[in-house]
Amino acid sequence: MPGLKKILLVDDEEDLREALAEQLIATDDFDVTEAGTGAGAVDAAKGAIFDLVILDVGLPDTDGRELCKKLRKLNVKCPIVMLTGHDTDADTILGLDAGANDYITKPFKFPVLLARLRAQLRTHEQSEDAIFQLGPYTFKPAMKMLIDGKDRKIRLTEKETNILKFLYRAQDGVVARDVLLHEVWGYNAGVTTHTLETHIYRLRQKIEPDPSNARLLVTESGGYRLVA
Amino acid sequence: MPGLKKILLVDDEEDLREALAEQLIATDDFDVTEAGTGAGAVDAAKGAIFDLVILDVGLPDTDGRELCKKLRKLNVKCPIVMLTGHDTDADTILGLDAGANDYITKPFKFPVLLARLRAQLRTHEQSEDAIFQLGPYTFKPAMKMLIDGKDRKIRLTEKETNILKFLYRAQDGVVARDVLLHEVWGYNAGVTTHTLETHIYRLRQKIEPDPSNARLLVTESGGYRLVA
DNA sequence: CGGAATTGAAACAAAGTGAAACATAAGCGC
DNA sequence: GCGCTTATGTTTCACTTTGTTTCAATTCCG
Repeated sequence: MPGLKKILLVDDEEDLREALAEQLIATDDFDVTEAGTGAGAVDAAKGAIFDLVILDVGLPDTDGRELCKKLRKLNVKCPIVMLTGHDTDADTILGLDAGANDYITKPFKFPVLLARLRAQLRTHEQSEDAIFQLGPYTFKPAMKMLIDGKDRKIRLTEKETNILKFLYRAQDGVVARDVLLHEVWGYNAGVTTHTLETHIYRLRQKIEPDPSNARLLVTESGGYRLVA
Repeated sequence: MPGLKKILLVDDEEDLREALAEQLIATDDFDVTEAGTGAGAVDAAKGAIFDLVILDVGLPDTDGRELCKKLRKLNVKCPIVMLTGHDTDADTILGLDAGANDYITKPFKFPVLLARLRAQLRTHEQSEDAIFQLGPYTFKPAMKMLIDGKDRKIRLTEKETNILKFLYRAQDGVVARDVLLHEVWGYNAGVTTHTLETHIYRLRQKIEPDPSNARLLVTESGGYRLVA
């Protein structure tokens, strides 16, 4: 399943571990691998790349902090979240300085754990730039250009890029003029309605084979629409 | 001063804020900028690039979570740590989901805060001998050069290196001209805005396969951006 | 010292943007 | 259909932003 975040869950208390694993899996956001020992965790980390590690510090064969350092040495770059029953400040500091990204004290509410996991995952997320198929073109908003079948590039201005982006987002639907104005020019736009038309015109000159007979960026009453 | 981490400290209670700022500065690890209002924080974030933001949620003019979202929209990519007196689970979850990276409940011990700050900074760290992947190049700021796939080296000048470093630090975000000027040339830059453009131009000549059609170092309205 | 690299500024060129003016098309009541 | 009004298309202009070239001053280095 794509989109599922791979989590390595390390906890020696089997009952608690499995209960937590079930809860995580039930969210349909995670693919959970379990380990009951530090050695098992190391093996798992060597055998796969995880998006996040949840680590209970009360392991029998290895101290949680040592395991954390060991994982870091093994080039584990993903966030490591420590779970613990200890609640002294010293523990927290040592845990974090061992390379953990967050430190959560038991007992905790599951939704809070989830929120902290999301926060960690968010920061390690790669924002890959989307690429859209747009009629005969490939649309790359990040580089502000369209690429046609013959690999020819059409450079777009910023406004043009934004207009296309919002029209594309509306799928096959009509986007009203004032909506487009708000989205592209901002909420207190000091621009005339004619400005939008000018830009639509220039866009058509660039992207329509026959600009005076638009078939890609068509006019609908009240707004415009991209034809898929 | 090199090596100092730039922290934006936002808190409306002046006494507490200044006390905390002093403690942070006393560690000799941080360069602290203070803001007493949400508006002030936004201004500060627009004018410079910080390594971390500490955010008290009890601001007078803006809700802390709203401010957090606003900062994220402004392309603030650095860790945001929320401080708060509230301790309900719901608060924690909302705070984290607003885009915060950590959520610390008052009262807290300063060493614990420090440990959590270090943990956040560590994950976003750029060590001095860091090596970045930058489009088709390997970027080694320390030796001021780019290395391409054929192991050919491109020597960069100091300004060019700094420009790339700050653009890289903004991840995929746009860096405004004046921010870049401040970061590269210093706060009372006696340089013209044209100077920046000249340097960008020369940089493109070096790093872009087709310099007149930039795809790596692209222009966005108001600034520049590195395309991953 | 002499030459090359680096830097900043000036002058000019090109592109992007918004508005105005005008043209055409579409809707609507009669 | 007719004439009116409105919506949209087209052209052009003024202004701003960004790109490019060139030059002089400075620094670095052998």
